[in-house]
Amino acid sequence: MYIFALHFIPHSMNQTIRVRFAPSPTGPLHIGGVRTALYNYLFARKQHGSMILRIEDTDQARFVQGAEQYITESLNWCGIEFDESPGKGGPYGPYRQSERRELYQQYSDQLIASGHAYYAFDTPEELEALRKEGEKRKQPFIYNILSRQHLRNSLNQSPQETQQLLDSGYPYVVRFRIPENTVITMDDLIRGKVQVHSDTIDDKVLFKSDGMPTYHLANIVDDHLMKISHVIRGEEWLPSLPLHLLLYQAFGWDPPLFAHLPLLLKPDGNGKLSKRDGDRLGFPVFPLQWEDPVTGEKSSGYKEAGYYPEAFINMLALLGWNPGTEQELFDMDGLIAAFDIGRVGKSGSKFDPDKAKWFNHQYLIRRSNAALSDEFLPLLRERNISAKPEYVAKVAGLLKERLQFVSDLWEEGSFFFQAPITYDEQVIKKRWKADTPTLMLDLATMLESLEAFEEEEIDSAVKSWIETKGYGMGAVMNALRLLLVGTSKGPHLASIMTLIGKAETLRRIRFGVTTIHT
RNA sequence: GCUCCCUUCGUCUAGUCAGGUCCAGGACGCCAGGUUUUCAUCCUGGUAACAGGGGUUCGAAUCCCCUAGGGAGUACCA
Repeated sequence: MYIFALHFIPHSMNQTIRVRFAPSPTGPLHIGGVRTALYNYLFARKQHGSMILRIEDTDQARFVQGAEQYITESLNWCGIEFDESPGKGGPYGPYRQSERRELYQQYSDQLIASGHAYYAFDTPEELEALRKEGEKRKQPFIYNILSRQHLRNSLNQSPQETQQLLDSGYPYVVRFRIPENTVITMDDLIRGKVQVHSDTIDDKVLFKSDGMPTYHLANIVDDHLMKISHVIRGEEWLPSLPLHLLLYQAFGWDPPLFAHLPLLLKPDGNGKLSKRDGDRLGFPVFPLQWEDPVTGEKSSGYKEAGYYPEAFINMLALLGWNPGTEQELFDMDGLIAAFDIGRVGKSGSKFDPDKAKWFNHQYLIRRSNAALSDEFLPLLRERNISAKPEYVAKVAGLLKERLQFVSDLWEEGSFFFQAPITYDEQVIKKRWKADTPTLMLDLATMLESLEAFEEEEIDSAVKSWIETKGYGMGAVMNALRLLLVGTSKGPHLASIMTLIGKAETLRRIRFGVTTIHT
């Protein structure tokens, strides 16, 4: 038997680059979606093209209140900007499919007129029964050349019969008529050549009985009308590519170029990353915190967890793409300059929470002390602690190397703001000897006599004091640290004393000596 | 079940298109040592991978075939 062949050979279009991110407002956007938006954005900017946001809300049943706003706010937080969007408008609007609904009917009609589509009157129940039966027989039920002659559709009816049903208001859908016995050859920017036999694909519904187009129709019509040059989307769409290409052909339109991005996988086990995984595994899957409007269930977000958007984006960009060099740190401009869709990998990537934290650390240590201070001040205020920004900046400068998030500043340096009240038992056991109290009191007296209470002076004074007295460095310093910090951690003691000041230093020593008992 | 996609250290990946310079490089993590008055940082070192099997070739992570595993799709959802 002869098999027809259909080649969709991508032609180098000398047109302007236009890409779109087209989410469905059925809930919050997770990091996989953000990455898709990001790659679209990087591609558009790199090529000096346009980035469009289109809301695909053709499914009325799955509409979620607040989801569209969430999407906009998330992308905004990430620094992903649109040239055309529902909010901003643009020459090809409206950018919400629900506002374009009148548009789609004519295209559906056009396809029926040209014989590329037909009316189908099968009920959802009938189809479900057929699918179930197919499953039982281990033979897939496909609505196409193999079965359509036995089903209730205009292909098997006289025009009068069809018209009568239509006139009577009988519910119908419009289905695309997949050409039979044809090998469809497609080209993907990431995957290369992909082939599929037309008899394995469904006569997909283009127009639903509720009067709305399905994704497939609306998507193709809008991409064409909006002059989209490249469709960059998730791999879950790859199986629909033949249908989409066939649709372009049926309309007589030039298709855009396609790139199907690999999926983001669960960090543990297998499968595509899903909304539940984040809080189950202790890391966010959403850019921003999301509260379900119906159930009230909250899911954590990167922003609230303390991530910088730059770090989040950097981490996401490298999940599935790499520049081919060993550079890992990129700001948005750097990403735009380095991005190449051809260097996107083919296999799915597991998200690594540890690496995400490392990225944040990298951005944090590069931040100015003043900025860190601004970010930490509100957290101090929450604890009813007021401090001078200059002081907080100095603390931040001293501690930033050991932080992953600004909020770690409290854990690492609360003693800069609050004298210890309790002391680490382990350290007491190890460092607090019988003669330590006297020793510490002597040290306090020496410190009190210092003229200039500055880091260098303190450091040399303490060192020479220890030397002349013949004490062990470790014994003195660790005990002193216990008194000032409450445990055995923190930066150089001279730095701590300089920052908290002479009076506070002496106070802590004298208070601790009377408080610590072994 | 069927269709399509994928497969290099635990993870992200370089290298695969143009076979040799790869007994496979980097990063995160982990481990050890060094520095340090503590902890952290930092520095140095280490750990650890071409899914398996056939072929082609003087030579294969790279090309071909098969097997296995994983993923996606299979809705009047997107």
